[in-house]
Amino acid sequence: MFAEHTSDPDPAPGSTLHPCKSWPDNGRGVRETLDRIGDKWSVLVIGILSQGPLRFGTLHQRVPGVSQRMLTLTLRHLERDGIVSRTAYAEVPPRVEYELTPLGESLRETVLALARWVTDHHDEIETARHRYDTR
Amino acid sequence: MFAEHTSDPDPAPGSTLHPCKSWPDNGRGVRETLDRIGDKWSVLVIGILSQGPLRFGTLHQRVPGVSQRMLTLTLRHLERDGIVSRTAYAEVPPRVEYELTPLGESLRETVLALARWVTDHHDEIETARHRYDTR
DNA sequence: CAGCATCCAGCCCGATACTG
DNA sequence: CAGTATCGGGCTGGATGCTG
Repeated sequence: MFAEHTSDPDPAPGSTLHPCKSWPDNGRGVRETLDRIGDKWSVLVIGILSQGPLRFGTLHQRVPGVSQRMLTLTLRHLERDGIVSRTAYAEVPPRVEYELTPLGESLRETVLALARWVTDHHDEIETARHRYDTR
Repeated sequence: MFAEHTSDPDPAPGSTLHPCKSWPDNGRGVRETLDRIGDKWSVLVIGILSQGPLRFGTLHQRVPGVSQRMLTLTLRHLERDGIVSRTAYAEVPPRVEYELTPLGESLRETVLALARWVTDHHDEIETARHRYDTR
């Protein structure tokens, strides 16, 4: 559509051994989904829910920075995408439980790997930032 | 600090077998780093750069939706975090190459796994969205 | 308890124009 | 070629108040 680079003599030495030179769909669909995963709270929520079903309030406590509004929105989005399921129990004090769907389960390992990487390398990144800022 | 839930009798049946009940640092540091990974373009850029070093213009073509401004900002952020390195060659037409640092390399598999998940499950998500919207 | 509605500040990010 | 500078609209996301 756009960015149809005609000649591409970019040197990029010794590594054309890859599944995708650029992104398959020019970021059309990938972007939309990535925006959901990559939004401010989804990864955290999925990470917590990967431990098992939780009700709204508990979730709210477990993801401390999140506001009620954003937790609601995040859950709605994830629900829409089929990543979490919502179950409301008709009881005297209303109770609602959220849990990962099978689709969400398939994201588990990836998200946990990401979370692990972030915590593992947090110090390195802090150091790099400091070096960059004071250079 | 906040959200110090006193009693937590949440049922969450049969799965307390996990490394972290909630996020280790209450999202303090994790959030900052996650915001970098999770921002609009980082994952795409890292994915492309995982194929080898590239110069600015080529990168700009390979990540089609991105504007020049956002590509610059994304690269600066990733550089600051020590995930990509920038090398400028003093030549007649300026040439600048970006490539993953060792730290960036360590993110490779995780990011590619995420990208793979997104493309693999794109259809399922589309379907789920449609069902949700028309229900 | 769970959550929607409203208001509003701040930033994200694209478009455009200009520089070394 | 590889940026920087500036402007402005739209969306993100927090605070607050109200409902079932």
